[in-house]
Parts: sequence; structure tokens; C-alpha cells
Amino acid sequence: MLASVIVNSSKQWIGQPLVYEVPASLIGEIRLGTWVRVPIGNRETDGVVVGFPQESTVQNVKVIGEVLDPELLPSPVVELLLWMSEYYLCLPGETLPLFLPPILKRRQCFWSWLGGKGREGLDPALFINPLTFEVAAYLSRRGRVTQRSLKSRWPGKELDLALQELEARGFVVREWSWGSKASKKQASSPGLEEENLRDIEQQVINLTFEQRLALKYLEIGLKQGKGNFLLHGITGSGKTEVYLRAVAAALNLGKGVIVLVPEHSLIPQMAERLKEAFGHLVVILHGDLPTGERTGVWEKLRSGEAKIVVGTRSALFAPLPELGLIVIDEEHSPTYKHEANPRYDAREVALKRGQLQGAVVVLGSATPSTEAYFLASRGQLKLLVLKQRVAGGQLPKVEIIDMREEYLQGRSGYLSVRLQEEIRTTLKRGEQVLLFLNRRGYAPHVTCRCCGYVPTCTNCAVGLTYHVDGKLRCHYCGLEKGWRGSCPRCGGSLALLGAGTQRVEAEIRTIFPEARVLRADSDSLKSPRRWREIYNLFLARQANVLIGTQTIAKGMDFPGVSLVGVINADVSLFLPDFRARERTFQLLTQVAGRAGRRSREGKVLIQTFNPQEPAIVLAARQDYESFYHLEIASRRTLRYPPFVKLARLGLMGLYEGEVISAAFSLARILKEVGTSLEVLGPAPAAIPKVRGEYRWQLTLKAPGWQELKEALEAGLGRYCCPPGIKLIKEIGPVNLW
DNA sequence: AGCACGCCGACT
DNA sequence: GTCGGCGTGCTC
Repeated sequence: MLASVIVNSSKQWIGQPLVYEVPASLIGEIRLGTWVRVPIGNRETDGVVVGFPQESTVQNVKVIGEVLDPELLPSPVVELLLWMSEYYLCLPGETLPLFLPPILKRRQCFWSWLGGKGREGLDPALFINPLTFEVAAYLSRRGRVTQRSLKSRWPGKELDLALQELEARGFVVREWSWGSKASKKQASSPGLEEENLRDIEQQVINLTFEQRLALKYLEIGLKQGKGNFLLHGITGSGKTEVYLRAVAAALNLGKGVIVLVPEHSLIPQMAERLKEAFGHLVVILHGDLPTGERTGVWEKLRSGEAKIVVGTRSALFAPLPELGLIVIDEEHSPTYKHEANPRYDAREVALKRGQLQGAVVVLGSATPSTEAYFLASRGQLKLLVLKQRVAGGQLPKVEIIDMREEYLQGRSGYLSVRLQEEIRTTLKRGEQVLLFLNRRGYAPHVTCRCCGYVPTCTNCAVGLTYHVDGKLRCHYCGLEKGWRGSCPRCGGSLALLGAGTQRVEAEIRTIFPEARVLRADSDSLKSPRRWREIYNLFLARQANVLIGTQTIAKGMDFPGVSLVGVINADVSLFLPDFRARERTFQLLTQVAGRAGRRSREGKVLIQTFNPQEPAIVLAARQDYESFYHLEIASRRTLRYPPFVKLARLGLMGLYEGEVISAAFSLARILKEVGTSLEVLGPAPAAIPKVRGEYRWQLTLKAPGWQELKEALEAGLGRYCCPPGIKLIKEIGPVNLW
């Protein structure tokens, strides 16, 4: 019997699994996901079993030495690992780390005596092997002994045979557990507080009709162990209540739950809601947890001590052996795409994991991705709709402000007269204002008035942004440059153009000196603690104006806010990305949803130079369906997802000429192999140079994943990547490159 | 990690 | 001509 094993070579996992022989003594002990000790070269290391090939082309197949843990990973999780490696074109050894904690802790193997009291009842003649009697006598005295101690007492192969004989005849049983402390048998009750569950049950009365209907579908799915759903609920419609009730239903079936949120800052509020209901069954998992903590959480989930994990996309790989439900909140968020190998999409992986483990998958959003809504229209996701706002909250009044007119009237600031008026009256009423701007820093464009010189980053070939501390910064690599105010080329004066969060903050402080202003962007939020501080200050009304970027657009619930201003709705609209309009629509809809979440009527002002743009007009009307129909028509016409499957091949290197010629020769090969493959490019990447490396790209279109993969395999098989060039393979790219 | 192989520069 | 620097790649 053979096993393929992902082997650890020092700190790295070898990409391609290696084939070993399973010794007769370990057959039955080894399955998918077993952690084993194996020989490699002239030494030993550990590895994870990921398959059982029939044959091997390798001559000197070595033999697996020892089982370190029979079930490090649940089998379906190993299947998921292999599927991901194939789907995203990477090696299993690259995928494995996603599924493992930073420190692998070994469980101990124990042998427990079952066969009656003392050695009196034991007859040496009962056993074939003479050692067996001795071992039996020893075990019957001690009751429970680690394998390690038996090995030290009886070194050599004989012991294994003795234990095998005892196990086969039911005298002893093998157990795996942590440490040497006496077995703490508690696996019976999941530890769920009955009272809390009852609370949850009672809350069903307070659900709206739509929420109850959605829940009903989810419960049916949970009972059947299958079903994929798109929960389309406008902001404030109570998606979270539906999630909570579905979680309770999954727990009642003895199953675990994974809840994903798009970013860090959103974990606490989701976790708090879940902890209120399910207490210590809830754990948090994300990339920035300290190593030890991450390992602890991972163990709790694996052992069943914890059953609900809340986290960012990496929490999708939590080792839950019994999985009932996966929730992906704010499903449309681009953060669900991983930007390193393996370049997976958490939404796709969640659907696959659900299928492999018999779990229900719920994608939730107020503004679903075009792809998800399309799947729903095809019946591949069951659409659940929440159109009503709960607790009498009203949709805000949205007003679009045409900034072209402002400028025609000779105004030069970044706050329109109308927005200033509204800020003034809002502050007078003692209410709060949220200002949204997608750019940090002070001025994103710096240009010489005389010769047109633009200070750029030497590493990244992008323009530098001026910051209030008097420095020019690159927003890609963080490079800082001093500022002299004059052009280094002609000595002319440099103009500061465009507005970032700092500039808007300055403008607010000038116009409203009495306002208490807070700024929330990645400059002011260096640490998650700082974000928490700002959040709490604003919530406690210690400030009345909050200016921010992305982070404040998502999920934040400030009851005191009655005015939301979008400074420049156009920034994201004209990016060279087929999803630019969708992003703009989503962003504006989410931002608008921040106003008037409670009973107070809210107002939203959107400043734009494109007041007719459908993404803006329809966001203002909170009209998702109309936007979707426009968008899906455009995707069909232009042949973009979901009508085709995309891939991106990125080439990086220190010398531009080499990168370009590599890109062209790769393109030529792909054009030759492609029957159903459409090759776009080569073209320089959107950011053509990052951290000193030049980047070119090819975009590939195919009818589906299968065709894409076949063409890529054929093409890349014939392509020899020159030294000094890095090739990045990405299936289903989501972000600009 | 270890170990082989391999391709350049300094030596006998 | 050979010896040996350590960069790169392989380990079933």
C-alpha cells in the first residue's frame, strides 16, 4: 500500500507530495490527513498524508515510520486542499499551510487496558507472542500508559506485534489525547447553554416575515446537509439575526459553523453577537492572532471544544470535523480574494467545502456581487430576500450634487455649498456627520505648474501623495520623500491637486472651527487598537465629524449619524477594471446605508462630476435590481464574468526588457495552443513597477474553468520561464494588478 | 536541513 | 590544467 505525503523539509512544505509505502503495521491507522514521520534523504521529518496512489514511478520508495496523529486534518478537508491546488493551479505543498496552525502540537498515543482486573486472570497460554503476556500484565496494572513509555521499556519491533495482538483481541484500546493527565472524558455534551438557546428560540417571534421565511429555507437546508443561498438584505434589514438563528439550528444538529467577515475591524461586533448567544463555543481566528493563540484556537475547533469560528477569509480553513454552516457576510467584498499563492476566492472555496462536508453555505450582502446574483438567477444559489428595514428604520434621503456647477461658479474647495449647509444644520442639531473619501493623505496629485514635473516613486512608478506632515509618500510601498515646495527640475512651484482625507479634515476645521473632527484612514489607524479607540470615541459622541476611507463604509453602526457625505464619488468609477462600476455602486450603497439606521431620518449627499452615471444614480435610489440588469447586460456584451472565466498571468522581474520579452513569448505560445482561449495582452500592469520590479500581464478568457485550465496546462507546459522572471498564475482575478 | 551538482575565479 | 567558492534544486 502506498501513500502520497506532503513532506516538511525544514520550514517549508515540499510542493509536490512524495510517495511512501505504508507498513503493514500501520494499515488501518493511516487515512487522509494523518500526520506521519517519514524518512527523507539521510534524515527524518514529518508529513501529512494526502492520497493513496495505486502505483509509483519512483524506484526506491521509502517506508512511513510512525503515526504522529491519525487525524491531523479531517478527510474532507484534505479533499478540499487537493481541489484548491488543482483549481487555482498551485502545488499541494503551497496550499497545506492555510490549513495548519503555526505550531503543530503532537497528540500522545495512549494504550488503555480493558480486559479485567490484575494479572491473576491472565494466562500466558492465551497469547501467541511471549512478549504479549508481559505487556498485558504491565498494562493491566497501570491501566493507561503512553506508547512512548512502552517503547522505552520494550524497544524493538516485538512490542508492536504484542500491542496488535492485544488490540485485535479486545484487551486494550488505543487513544489519542493531549498530555499525560488522566483522560478528561467530556465529549458527550457540546456544552451549549440551554438558556441561551431558548433566548434565541424566543427571538424568532421578533423576526419579520421575510426573516422567518429565509430562516425556514436555511433550516431545511441544514437538515438535508446541503444548499447554497444568497441572502440579499438591504442595510439594516437584519441579516445578522438570520445568521444567528441559522447558527443555532446548525448547533442543534451537532454541527459546527464558520462565519466570515470581510475585514478585521468587523470581527468584534459579529463575535460579540455570537458570544451573547453561544458563549464559549465561539472563537476568533484571523491572520494577526499571535502564534500560540492561533494554535490554541485551532485545537479547540479540532477537538470540538469550540464549534463556531468567526474570522476573516483564512478562517475558512478551520479544522471543523463536523461542519453544518458557512456564512460569508458582505459577500461582494474584494477582500475574499487572496492575493498570494494559492490565489483562492473564499466564496468559491466555501461552496466547495460545503459540498464536501455537507454544509449549507450562505452568502450575504446588501449589494451582491454580479456573479453571485447571476448564480441566483440561474437557481444555483437560492435567493433569499430581506427588503424591509427592521425596527422602523427608514431609508435615508439621498441627494446627488453636481460638482461641475460648483466649479463653474468659481468655487475651489472640496465641500459644496449644499454639503456645508447640511453639515452646519446637522451639527447644530447635535447630531453626527460621516464624510467618506476614498483617498488618504492631503493631495494625491502633485504637479509642477511650469514644466509639468510629477514627483513619482522610484520603486513603483506611481505619483506620490502629499501628506500634512510635509512628506511625499508612495501609497504602494510606503517610500517617503522630503518636500521642498519647488520643482527639482525647473525650480517652479509645485501645485497640490486633488483631495485626500487630510485635506478634507483641514477644510472642515477651517469652515467649522467648533466641530470636533476625527479621521479614520490607514494613516491614523496604524493599529487595530487605534481603530477601536476612534470607533468608541465617535460612538460616545466625543466627536461629531468622522472623515474616513473604506473602513467606515462597512458594517459600522453609529446611531448618532444623520448625515453622510461622499466627497468624490468618481474616484473609483474610472479605474481600468471591468468591476469599477460595480464597486462604485456597492460603495455608495453601503455608505448611504450608514445614515439613519435607527428611527431618525438620515440624509446622504453624494458629490460627483458625473451626476448621470447609472452606478451613482441607482445607488442613490438604492435600486439594486436595476443596477444588476444594466451590469449583467454589459458583462454579456463585453464577454466578462460570469459569462467567461478569467485568468491572469503576471510576469515580474528587475529588468523591464526581460519581462517584456518573456511576456511576449508566453503570449505567443498561448495563442498557439488556444482553441477556445482568448489571449489579451501582453500589457503593462496597472501599476507597472512595484518595489523595484517591473510587471507585465496577460489576461485570458475561456468559456469555463475546464477550458481555461486545459489551455493553461498546455501553454505553460511548453513555456520555459527564464531565470530572473517570476510568473504568477491567477484564476479569477478580482483586483487590479 | 543536508547533500549533490554546476558554473566561475584563483591557484599549482 | 585543478581546487573550491556557494547558488540552485532535490529529497519518494
